[in-house]
Amino acid sequence: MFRPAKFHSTHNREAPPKHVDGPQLLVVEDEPEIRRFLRASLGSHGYRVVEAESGAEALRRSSESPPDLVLLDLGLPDIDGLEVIRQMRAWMTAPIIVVSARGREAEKVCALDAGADDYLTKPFGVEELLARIRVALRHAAGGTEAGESVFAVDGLRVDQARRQVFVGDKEVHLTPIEYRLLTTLVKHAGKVITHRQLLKEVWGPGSVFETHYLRVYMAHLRRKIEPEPARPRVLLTEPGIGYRLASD
Amino acid sequence: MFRPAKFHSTHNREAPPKHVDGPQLLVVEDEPEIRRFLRASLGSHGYRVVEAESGAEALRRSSESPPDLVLLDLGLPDIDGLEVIRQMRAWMTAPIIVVSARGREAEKVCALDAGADDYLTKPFGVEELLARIRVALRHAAGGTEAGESVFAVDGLRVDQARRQVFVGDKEVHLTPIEYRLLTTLVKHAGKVITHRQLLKEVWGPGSVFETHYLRVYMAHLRRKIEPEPARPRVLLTEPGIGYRLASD
DNA sequence: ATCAGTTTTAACGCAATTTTTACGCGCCCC
DNA sequence: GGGGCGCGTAAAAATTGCGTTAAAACTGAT
Repeated sequence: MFRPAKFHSTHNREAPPKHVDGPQLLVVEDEPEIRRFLRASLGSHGYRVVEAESGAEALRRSSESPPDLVLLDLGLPDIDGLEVIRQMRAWMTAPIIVVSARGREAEKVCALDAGADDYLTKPFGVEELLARIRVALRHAAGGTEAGESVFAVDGLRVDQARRQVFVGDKEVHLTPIEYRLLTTLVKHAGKVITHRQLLKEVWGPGSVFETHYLRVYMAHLRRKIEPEPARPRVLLTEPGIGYRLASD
Repeated sequence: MFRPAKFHSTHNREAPPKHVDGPQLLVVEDEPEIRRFLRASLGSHGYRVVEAESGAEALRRSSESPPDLVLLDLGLPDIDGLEVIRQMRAWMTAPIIVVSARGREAEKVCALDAGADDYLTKPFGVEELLARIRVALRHAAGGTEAGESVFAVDGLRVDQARRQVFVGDKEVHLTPIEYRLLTTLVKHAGKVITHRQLLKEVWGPGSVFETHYLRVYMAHLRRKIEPEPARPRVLLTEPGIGYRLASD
């Protein structure tokens, strides 16, 4: 199979990936054939593959552009594999999957205790490798705070993941209903929400006609959130219709 | 709650360590010899071992007292192992390590994709099993950091690796439930955890409505941890929602 | 069987929240 | 000018949820 050396995008001719910028994998492996094999298998499954053929290069590459996962062969020419794990763990939290020809149990234990997340003995099946990569990435995704769902306007900040609301840099405490009312407005920020809609989403469909709830709770919110509750800048009234949250 | 006579006291006979306070492992395995072997190996390393010899029993046991980790043999007499994984994953986040005699690659892939975190093929070495258990528990503790997973705020220090809790520089003793409640809060430090979520993770999915458990145990924890239990600085109440552990 | 440590259950006073009620203001239209 | 009407504000009343304590039931070890 002809492959111009200067192209690192090797998967143009093979099964084209769906996500061109999927997770980035750093493959650390000194044997060229295995490297090429991995490059092809992983690339065709949508992973971006970065390669390194020595421990030193692995450390350099990983600090240049932090990978989402490391596939590490322990039998490297220069540095001991365990040392590579330790060095990476010193600053990196991405999962490390060790791939090794030697299957000695003591070695597995050392690698795992040094900070590796999995250990695969050659020869292994590609499907298994892919499955274990999925597991590792699943862990990593769960561990880090994935969705930053913070809304901010004009001194108001709503952090939905933490369920916290700040005005300026002071936290303000909201009761359950106050919070739900505010987040409902945030969800449709900039757009008008009718009384009916708000009541249905916050109090439930049984209270669609209790419009006075809205008045008293909007007053509560404005007192806690607006710098000058009498002249609302964020929680706006649309007379006869409903309310609207200002957005930048 | 009925309890068949034959389960009366299967594991009282051997008397492993005196203070068995470590993480609770659920061992699901139908062959008695392997079960005894695992019980001995794991028990002598400080793990509390709970056993189940069928899929149904495994699901029951795990929802009665949620384990910190599950060791699951796929070849069970009643339910398919994959189904057990799926059922557990429906509510549980604790790691699941599959241990199986059959090493077919497709089976590994299915198990891992169904939600298992690792897959070990028999026969395996105890040391490797122990190492993989450590890896899984390290993940569950939150940080992927190789270093100690210790959490600290405001005079409170929680060392999950050693299962020790300090206030100032004095260690405080926590009962199993108190400790589990605290570590669950630690795992989501800074974020609000709902009553449901806490009850599910600490008492199991059968107790999601027993919110009074939370009140009495939060009182216990505060008395042991807060300098001034009446004015909590670390264990915060989010009225109507749940609780939150202060971070930073 | 007994005992200490732990978990579950029950009860009660208090605090926070929600709901209800009341009143004042500006506006438009008769 | 007066009477609805929609809106904002305030405060009382009702409800719910929370913290606390103590006793009862349970568990595992001696």
